[in-house]
Amino acid sequence: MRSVSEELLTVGEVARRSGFATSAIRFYERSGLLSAQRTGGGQRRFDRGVLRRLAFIRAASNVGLTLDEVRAELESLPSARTPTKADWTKLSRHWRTRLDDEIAALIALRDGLDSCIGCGCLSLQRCRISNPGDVAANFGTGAVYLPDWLTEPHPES
Amino acid sequence: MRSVSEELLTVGEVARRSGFATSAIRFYERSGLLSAQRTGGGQRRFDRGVLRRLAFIRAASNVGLTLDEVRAELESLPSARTPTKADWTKLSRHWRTRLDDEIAALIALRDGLDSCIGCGCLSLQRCRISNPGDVAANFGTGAVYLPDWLTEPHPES
DNA sequence: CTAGAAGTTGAAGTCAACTTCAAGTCAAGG
DNA sequence: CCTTGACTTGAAGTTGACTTCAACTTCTAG
Repeated sequence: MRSVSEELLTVGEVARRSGFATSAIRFYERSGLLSAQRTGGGQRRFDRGVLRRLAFIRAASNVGLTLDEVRAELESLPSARTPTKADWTKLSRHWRTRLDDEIAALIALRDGLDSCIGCGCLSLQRCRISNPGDVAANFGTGAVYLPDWLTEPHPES
Repeated sequence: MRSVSEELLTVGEVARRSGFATSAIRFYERSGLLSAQRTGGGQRRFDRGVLRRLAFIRAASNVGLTLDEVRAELESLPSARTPTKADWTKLSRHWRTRLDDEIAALIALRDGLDSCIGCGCLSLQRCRISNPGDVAANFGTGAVYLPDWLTEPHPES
């Protein structure tokens, strides 16, 4: 084992290597997704492990997780030891299901659209695309990655 | 033909029948997606055709269009006559491609994930999920319905 | 005619995920 | 030692799609 103390990274370097903006990296630290040591002068110095965490964050958000979800997943990592491949694998396996669901939902939407194209209806009462199920109102706030009604069983029946 | 002048709807009624909140309906009018007559006292009175427009708006946003895109599509409708089935069909046919693309992109993501689950890498350099193509930086602002890099040919090579 | 439900407005708030800004302070090569 | 580029902070701004609020006004059933 040789000394690792020189291998600490500045925000700028982390930014360059990860492709995230420095502002995003600071934001992530503030939000508790990353942690960093500080120099005497108060500057951040990141452990190289931060790069893997950032890769995870990017991957997760590509899959459509919110930062809150990402934080939750990151917190489930062992804090004592450095996470292993298996640890990361376990987390990302979880996404597989999520992606499957999203794909299934989009396909359902497309198939519904096909039938609508046939009829040109777009009726509020009958069209699956404009009014699937009976969920008339209650579209909440928040980023619409996929409409909830497609991925959830039943809001309230 | 009997008189149609009594068949105008208040916002409240439109809300009830469409499932949109009254605030959303007013917002849509302000944004130029809907139009309404006014009573002497200044209240909105909507033509029944508004329900179809709202169905279209809902359908389009389920597919992932922004309101700007929806407005653009609505403006391409004939303004002189009442839009026919064929007019609506033409618009929604356009979505089919979009959905196909989105589905393909998600499937690509899932397949990439499958290979990553195998290796547990999540490397910034090699992993397709965390770093597809070479697009390291430049994730812009805006709602991430699907990551652009998945649906676009090449940002700049 | 009147009570009360429903309508009106503009301005401001919300949420997520960041970015931008101002006004500095720190670190490192020459 | 000094210059210069990189770093610091908290606060405020951004985008999209609405919602919420306050302070009225209008409609309509009885």
